Amino acid sequence: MPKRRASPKWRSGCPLNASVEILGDRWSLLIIRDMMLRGFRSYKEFLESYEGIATNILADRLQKLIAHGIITTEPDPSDGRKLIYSLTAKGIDLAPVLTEMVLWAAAHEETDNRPLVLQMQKDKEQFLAAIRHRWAEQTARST
Amino acid sequence: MPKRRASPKWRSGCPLNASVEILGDRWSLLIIRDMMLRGFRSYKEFLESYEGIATNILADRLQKLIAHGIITTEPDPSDGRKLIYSLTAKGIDLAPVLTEMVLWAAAHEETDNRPLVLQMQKDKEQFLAAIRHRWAEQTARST
DNA sequence: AATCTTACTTGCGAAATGCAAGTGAAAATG
DNA sequence: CATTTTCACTTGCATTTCGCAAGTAAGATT
Repeated sequence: MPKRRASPKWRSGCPLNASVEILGDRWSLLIIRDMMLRGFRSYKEFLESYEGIATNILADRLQKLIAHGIITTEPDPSDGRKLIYSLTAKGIDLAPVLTEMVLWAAAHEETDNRPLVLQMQKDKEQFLAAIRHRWAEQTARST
Repeated sequence: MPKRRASPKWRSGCPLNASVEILGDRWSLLIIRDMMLRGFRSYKEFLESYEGIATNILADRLQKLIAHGIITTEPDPSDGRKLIYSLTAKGIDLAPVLTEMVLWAAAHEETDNRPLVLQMQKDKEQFLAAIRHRWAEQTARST
């Protein structure tokens, strides 16, 4: 495994600042959501997701997520044009962050996807366990 | 209370998307951190915080946080030039989001402020309870 | 062989960011 | 009580990022 200690110089040592520098934009967490909750694994799927990310922005965000060790790629054995994007352990560890952000918005804004929210509210820990379980299965399969 | 249904048109109805549209930039959550964890309440304090936000960006973010109902202002009775910024209930409800972002970065990046992180890890719920308690006290006092 | 998909890249105008230098009102100072 | 500071911002301007439209190259399909 390559060590990445190139220019990870944060504006400050505060852990929240690190998170914000890595994830603080309007798209990165949505890509992670699509992978974590909807099982998206290809460029085309991300491109066609609800919010309509521009193709150059998508390419840029994917590169940054790879650089930060949040996702990885592997060639699709069944189609040489495709790449399969997967969440790393570091990436799946963002599940609690996503969950809290969903719960906050659901509580304070008018949003959709009630079933998801109710599931999170009913038993947060088992919801997170289910996400981690699905990820572990997929990861085991692809190794 | 004024109704705010002016242009809250999100890119999608997904609650995560709403959160990302409100909080997805490099500064908003740091301002909230300063208020929630460090007790900052004035413009000058935010300006002089670790990461060095530019004054025009700070003014812009404060306006947006007010517009989203996350913070409020009141004049300082002891100094006519000052405004006192406070978190609303909606703002203090971001505590779990901040906490998870701190824990994630602390687990996966090299960051400082170990004491804070250890406290969060040791008992997350009581940490959150303490934050809410401090907020309730301050809010009661200023009303 | 021709066409279609997939995962991008390129160009370019518009918007956001960052820095430095104001501004105006209120408070502190001599 | 005139002058200087402090405070909470604005304004200007150069740089960076964003977003849309239009390519492009390699692999798959027909």
